[in-house]
Amino acid sequence: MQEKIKNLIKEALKNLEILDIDFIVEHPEDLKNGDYSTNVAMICAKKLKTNPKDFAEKIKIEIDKNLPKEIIKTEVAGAGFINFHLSPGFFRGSIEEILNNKNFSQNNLFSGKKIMVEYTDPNPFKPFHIGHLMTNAIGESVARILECSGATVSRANYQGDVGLHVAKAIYGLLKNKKLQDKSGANANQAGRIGEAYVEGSLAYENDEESKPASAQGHSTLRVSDSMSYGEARKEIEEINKKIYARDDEEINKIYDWGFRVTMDAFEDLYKMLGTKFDFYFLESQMAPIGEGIVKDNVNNIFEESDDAIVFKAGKHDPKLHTRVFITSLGLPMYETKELGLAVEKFKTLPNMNLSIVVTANEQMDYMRVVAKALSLIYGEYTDKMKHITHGMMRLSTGKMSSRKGNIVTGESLIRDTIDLVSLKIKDREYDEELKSKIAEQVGVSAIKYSILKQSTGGDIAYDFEKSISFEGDSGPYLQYSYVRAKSVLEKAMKENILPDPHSENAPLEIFELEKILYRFPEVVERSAREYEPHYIANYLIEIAHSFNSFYGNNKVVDKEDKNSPYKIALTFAFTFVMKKGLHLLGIEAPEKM
RNA sequence: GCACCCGUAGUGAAAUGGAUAUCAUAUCCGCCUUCGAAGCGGUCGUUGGGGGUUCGAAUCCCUCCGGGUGCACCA
Repeated sequence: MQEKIKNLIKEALKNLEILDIDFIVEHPEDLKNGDYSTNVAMICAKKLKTNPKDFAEKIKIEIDKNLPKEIIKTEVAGAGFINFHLSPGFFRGSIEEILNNKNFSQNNLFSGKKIMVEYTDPNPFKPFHIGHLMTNAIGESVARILECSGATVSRANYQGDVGLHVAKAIYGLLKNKKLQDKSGANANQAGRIGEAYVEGSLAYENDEESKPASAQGHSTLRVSDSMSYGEARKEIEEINKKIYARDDEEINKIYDWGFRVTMDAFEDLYKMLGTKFDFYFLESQMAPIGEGIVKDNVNNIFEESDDAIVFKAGKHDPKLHTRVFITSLGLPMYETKELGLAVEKFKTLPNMNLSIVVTANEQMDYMRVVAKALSLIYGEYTDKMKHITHGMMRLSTGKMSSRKGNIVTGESLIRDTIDLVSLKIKDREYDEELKSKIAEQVGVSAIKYSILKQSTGGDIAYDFEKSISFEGDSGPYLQYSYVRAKSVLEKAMKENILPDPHSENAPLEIFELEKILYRFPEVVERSAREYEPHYIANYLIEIAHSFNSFYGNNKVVDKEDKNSPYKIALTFAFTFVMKKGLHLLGIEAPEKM
């Protein structure tokens, strides 16, 4: 429809012998101003230095000459907008389209494209915190939106299976054998390993604070020097070496158990969150690949400095800074592994068109540097990399740090939210199995929606008391509207009234719901174009509100009402769009709640 | 210090350079003998300060103030 209107305007301009005008066609915020609106007259008037309102009238006359049947009238309003009002026939046709066209929601923005989306990235031996929950919710939703836009999407997860964090956790496990308890579910065991990690990190940091004063503040301090003080530090670094070397029986056993248990616990969470990964990349495997790339390009792109191998990105772009890729001890840094990962992805998925990585904002600058290095070495990848960053969960107590243990784990947040839902539905007459399924669906939706309702870049204020809402602008509100509509449809079936979208059965009044349901595919396309799920979230709130309002003012199922079959068809259309929209957010639509 | 991001009702957010800045929450007032009140209707209240560009600025530019993040051997 939007295209149709654009062409209509272009045709009118041609008749007026005006060329090369950039204008937009959009939905006015207020439905009073029509279904579509254009600023074309204001743009032209500026160029021709004439009065915009008069000029709008002139264009309107041209447009009206060949008005298609979907447009019932046009009008000039405001500062010179031309508004288009769609006909009842169009709206009724759109309801029929929603019911009959299985591909209604789709667009072809990415058709034929192979895309990999990397997201979540929790590290084994460390807790899965709410930051990971955020990355997961956004990544999964973006993946689904791209799929709906024609892409073939692979989901990837990148995990740090080696490094100091593992050594810290194992240190904690060795010091406090109780934490090696292998009873209970994966989540319980993983929880204890998380505690061990916190213990290990604290021991490590306390040692750092007890450094001799003479050593503090020396910027030239080498890692090797730090080995000389602090028992815990020393031990942890010993453990770290043994993990790499795999030459210690006891540590190997703990490592293998801890790796499996934490990874399995993550897997349980992914299942609950509705994510299934196609590829897992491990940091230990990316390290040699990255090292190879760096070493092949020393003196070319990378250079030696203070015994380390660095990349002076500032030489290529003044906004970027220098970063170490290989330490003075010859160990590969995160940047090097990231470089290896980027290249490995293109090998894993040949002919990939786009490689997307979702992380928190803090990684933006590192990733820019890595991307710069990558594009200097592999120019062909430059336009195929996309980094999506999101804000963090702001806690009233300050920044969360898994090292300090002042975090809300993703697992505990999900559990607490589900408990809250369980409490709410405990008196419903459903069997226990259904109740726990509903609690899970609604709980996860509350969390995911609170993340996806706002634009991706911003932080989310996280308040223990009232962060997760079940009312108003919330996931459960969407689900509730869906369930309510389903229940109406069930009643219609019992009373044997069949849906019928044809206009002859429709009431004269056009409901607001009809005026916005047809916009769904446009919203999905915009979400895909901008990699922004929140447009869909906001849109779903709009249609849910419209439906609830329609529901409140109309009796849908009514044998006496000849319009009832049409209203039932409209309710059907609402459930179709809502279910699909929830799916795109990674949220399930329950049948009952 | 340098770079990047951000500042919208009491609170949390939305807005493709467009029309009377939109939602939710909190407050207050109504509505369950019509199909699910996790709902509906009403009430209250907003673009950090100052310049500039524009027919038109929350949005673009400059500046000041305030916050966040990142800047050499962690990931």
